[in-house]
Amino acid sequence: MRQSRLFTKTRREAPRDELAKNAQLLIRAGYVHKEMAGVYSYLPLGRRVLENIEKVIRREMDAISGQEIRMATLHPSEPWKQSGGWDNVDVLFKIESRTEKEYALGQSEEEIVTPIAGEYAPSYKDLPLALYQIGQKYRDELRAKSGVLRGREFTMKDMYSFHTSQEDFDAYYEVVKEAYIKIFAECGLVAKVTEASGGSFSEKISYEFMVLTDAGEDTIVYCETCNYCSNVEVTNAKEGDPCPKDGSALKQGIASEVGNVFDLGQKYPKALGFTYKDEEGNDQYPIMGCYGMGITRLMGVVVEALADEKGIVWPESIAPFALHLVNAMPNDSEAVQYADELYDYLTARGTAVLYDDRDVRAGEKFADSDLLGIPNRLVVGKEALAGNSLELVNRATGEVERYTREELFQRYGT
RNA sequence: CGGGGUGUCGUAUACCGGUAGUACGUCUGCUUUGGGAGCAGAUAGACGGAGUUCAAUUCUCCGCACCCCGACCA
Repeated sequence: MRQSRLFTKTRREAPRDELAKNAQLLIRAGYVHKEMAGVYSYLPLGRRVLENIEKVIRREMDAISGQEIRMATLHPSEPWKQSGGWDNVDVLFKIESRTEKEYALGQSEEEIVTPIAGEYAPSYKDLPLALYQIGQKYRDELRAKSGVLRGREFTMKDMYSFHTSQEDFDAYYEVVKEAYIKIFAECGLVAKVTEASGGSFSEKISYEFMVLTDAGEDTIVYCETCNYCSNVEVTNAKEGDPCPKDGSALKQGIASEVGNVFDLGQKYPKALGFTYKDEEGNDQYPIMGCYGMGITRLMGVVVEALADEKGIVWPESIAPFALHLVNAMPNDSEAVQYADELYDYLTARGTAVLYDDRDVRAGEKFADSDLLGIPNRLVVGKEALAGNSLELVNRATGEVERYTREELFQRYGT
């Protein structure tokens, strides 16, 4: 993409009504546009990041036998009344049509997915079954906060699994956990798995995937020598207390929940009438689990966790572009031709390149480049023209490598 | 939902009970061109309503919006 045609522009200053680092940087760099408290639109750059996160998630969910579907977000009220959610889920947005028919906006999809699964899984032979989707969620939060981290509309991956036994569910939970850890690692984050309360959602314990960041809204204690980690809401432990697993002193920190898993038991199958026939021909309710992962929140947490004083720093896997090609001499026709050729060559071979071909000074381009956070910056300048030496700057480390055009084509051209 | 705060050109800010100023942006022209250029000119603004007052962007009240703390958090 030629930056001269990118309709969003960077801003020197953050809007005064955003204090959260993620919102400040995402708005300054033109990734998102705020609509109202807790609701953002995603512009070309932001949309590309979301799409890349989704790609990583799809790959891992597909690898553990998840089948992707796309459920309605405008929900009938009936299943919500059957499950009890209509009166008990306080974040549920309820709407009434002009003919006074009642609807809900999806804030989670148990009420929708359970009847769907039930329709197509009448036999124990159809189980286990895992269905997931990536889509918008709506929650009537009393207070939206922290930029994209807690909104009233957001994008989430939600998966639901159905099993014939608790053992089968427990085993699948472990599989999902590994997939989650992999996804977060690919996004440049270290996620800790904590025990937490199930809230009003489930009587049973739940698991949360937490990333340490001051922008979070949970306090966790964790052990640095083993993998023990817990939300303080269930342990009452604090900094320095002995780890229950290996006895070493616990650390305490603020973290953001980027994923969770709930053991739902048979609540929804019972409420919504999902039974299957077992080997003896008897009706049984499946064990159900759900697995959430906030995609827009994940994007915000990556910004919070990896950004530096100059701007955003994306990991390669989810960056909006792989390369930021910057022509530092836009008024030199030789440089323009050289950069144009690089851009054409690289894009023709599938490299995602943002090409700063704008007629502005180099300093402004570099400042913008730092703010945008594309992992590698390729600079066309005097050296490139004179000695066929291109500067490749790593955004995260600042390290500079020099490539000839031929070497660069080898690295990116295949 | 309780508490606190803030609303001024597109953005960030200043001042003020009496003519709203600056910077960035945008537009025009000239110069400049590897770390957010310079000069000249132009563009564009007081959240809404009520009240006090000769006069309100400024003071008061109500509403709305946004931010922060708390509560809440499928």
